[in-house]
Amino acid sequence: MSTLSRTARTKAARELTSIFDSKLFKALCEPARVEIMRFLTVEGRSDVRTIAEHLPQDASVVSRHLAVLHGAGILRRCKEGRHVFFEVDGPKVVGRLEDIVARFRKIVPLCCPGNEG
Amino acid sequence: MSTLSRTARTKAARELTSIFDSKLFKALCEPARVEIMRFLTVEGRSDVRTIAEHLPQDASVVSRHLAVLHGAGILRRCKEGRHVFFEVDGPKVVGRLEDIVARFRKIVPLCCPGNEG
DNA sequence: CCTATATATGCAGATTCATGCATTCGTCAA
DNA sequence: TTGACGAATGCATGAATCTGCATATATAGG
Repeated sequence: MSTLSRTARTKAARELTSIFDSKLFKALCEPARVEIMRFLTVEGRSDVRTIAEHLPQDASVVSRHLAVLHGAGILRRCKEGRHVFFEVDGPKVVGRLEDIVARFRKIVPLCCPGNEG
Repeated sequence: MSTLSRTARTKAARELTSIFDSKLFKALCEPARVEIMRFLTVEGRSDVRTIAEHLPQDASVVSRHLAVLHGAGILRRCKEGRHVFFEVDGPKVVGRLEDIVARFRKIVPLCCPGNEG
């Protein structure tokens, strides 16, 4: 391991931290939130109350989870009168995931030499 | 929303749950574990003690985190005598992430029609 | 204005899980 | 076999957060 490649690896490691310390992953690793995404996938655009009626959690809890998912850029939010509608922002999530894969792929040759194939 | 496309969405939703309820995401959303990955990226293949010496946590804690990362298929594990060495299984992680993106991409047209562009 | 409904927020209890210490297990060297 | 070292596990503590209830905020309708 030369000094030069070590510098490259250190840079790659910072990149890795920024990839995985994102709000995206934190939002997706909670089962209750994935359940909300599942519901929105089946039923499409829905308001808070409708979502909560089909899940075991209280509406206030669902409201918080929706805020987390929206804050992570996973859901679109649209307020109409008293109702707030949410829907999965599929293209955005795909884009974020593609970016993560692309960045991580660049790190592989550095983090695990002789482990590429 | 026809009955037919609803069936497709329900199937897609199950797929979505299996994608995001994986051990992979749970393993990656803990900062201490990402730190371990960062260390392994910089230093390469290392044993438990060496990793723990460079992190704030106790060796026992690091050992547990390594077990979680290994259980999630992120790290390779290799026992040599009294030492247990770990390294990032980069290609495997890339493959898993690519699979996630590919499967999620198929769901997008179903979960958010009119939201593709 | 007042009331009802939809959502968000303050708060406290419950749960999950990371953490450290002590101990145990496994392996190497005398 | 004994002693030493590396790693893993049992256990208790603490921090983070999920959860539900009560309340507050916002908006529509009378």
